[in-house]
Amino acid sequence: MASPKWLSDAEMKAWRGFVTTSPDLMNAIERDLGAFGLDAGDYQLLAMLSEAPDHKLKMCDLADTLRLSRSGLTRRMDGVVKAKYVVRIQDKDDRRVSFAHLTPKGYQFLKKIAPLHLKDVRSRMIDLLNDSEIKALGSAFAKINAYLRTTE
Amino acid sequence: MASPKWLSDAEMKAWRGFVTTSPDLMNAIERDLGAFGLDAGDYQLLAMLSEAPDHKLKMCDLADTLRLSRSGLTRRMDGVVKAKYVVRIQDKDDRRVSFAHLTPKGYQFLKKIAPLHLKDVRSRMIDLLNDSEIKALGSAFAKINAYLRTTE
DNA sequence: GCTAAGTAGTTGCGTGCGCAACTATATGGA
DNA sequence: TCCATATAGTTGCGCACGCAACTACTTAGC
Repeated sequence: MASPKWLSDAEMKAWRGFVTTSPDLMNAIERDLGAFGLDAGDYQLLAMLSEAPDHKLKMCDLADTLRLSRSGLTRRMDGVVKAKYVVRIQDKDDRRVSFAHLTPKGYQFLKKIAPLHLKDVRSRMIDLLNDSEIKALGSAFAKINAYLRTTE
Repeated sequence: MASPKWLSDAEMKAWRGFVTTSPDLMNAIERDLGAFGLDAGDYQLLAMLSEAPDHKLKMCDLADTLRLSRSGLTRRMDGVVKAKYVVRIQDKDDRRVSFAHLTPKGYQFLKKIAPLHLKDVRSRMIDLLNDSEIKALGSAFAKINAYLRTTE
């Protein structure tokens, strides 16, 4: 196969910007969360549970949405369970499956943190961008995600 | 402080898309590189060196551009040095500093891999997007990066 | 010139993660 | 029914990373 077309200036700017800035941004947000005594992974876990019906999710579904391996989730759960933010519940029908269930304490904690986190997300990203950039980011990531799903 | 405005649909789509899709994209590109026998971090390291004047960079500058701590870079260097893609060179003037210097072998290897990597970057991201999305991504990350720099 | 402070790079240690192996349970043929 | 296969979750292990401590060297202040 012939070597593909090299990136144009604009394409290079988009790609390089993505590769270099997105880890910086995530690290910054992670540090912000750390100031509230919370790990970024734990925040995502609590947030996903809070949005789920009945505040609970199957472990494997949770692992998928959090982009974690099963073992990774097991270990993450250990932390939030120990902090009493989440409990493990065995399913009655299928005794292989466990649910992660957000506790009232976990929910209260998340509700306290969420607006602070939101403020950081706004100041570090959303409020810096105009409407067309916001829309473009949304559609760009939607397209990329769709393509990733087709190729597994 | 009052709780800030919650995210609009478009803002949420941009933020969630970024948070969930960008690690997926990076993982996919990383797997692509793995098929060529190369770690993503190693690729970035070689790429940065290949673009530097004289194919060499000070360790600390390289660490900054690669978003690595100094210790992280030390360990990464161990790998590529062992593979003979890079050599360490002591500076004559300031004997504290070392340079990472791309070897001919490393440069040849990178030249072989680069078009394959480029093809993956195009198919997984760039070619999926239209011109306005490309431009918006570039400007968005530039703004985010500029803000990150002001706040350290 | 000499000491204090700063800087470059390496090493010890702890952490979070994925992969592979394992246990326990469920399901789909013969 | 019974066994092969699949699935959910946990554990062992190794790896890459950051932080803190360390060594080596340079620079600034006196």
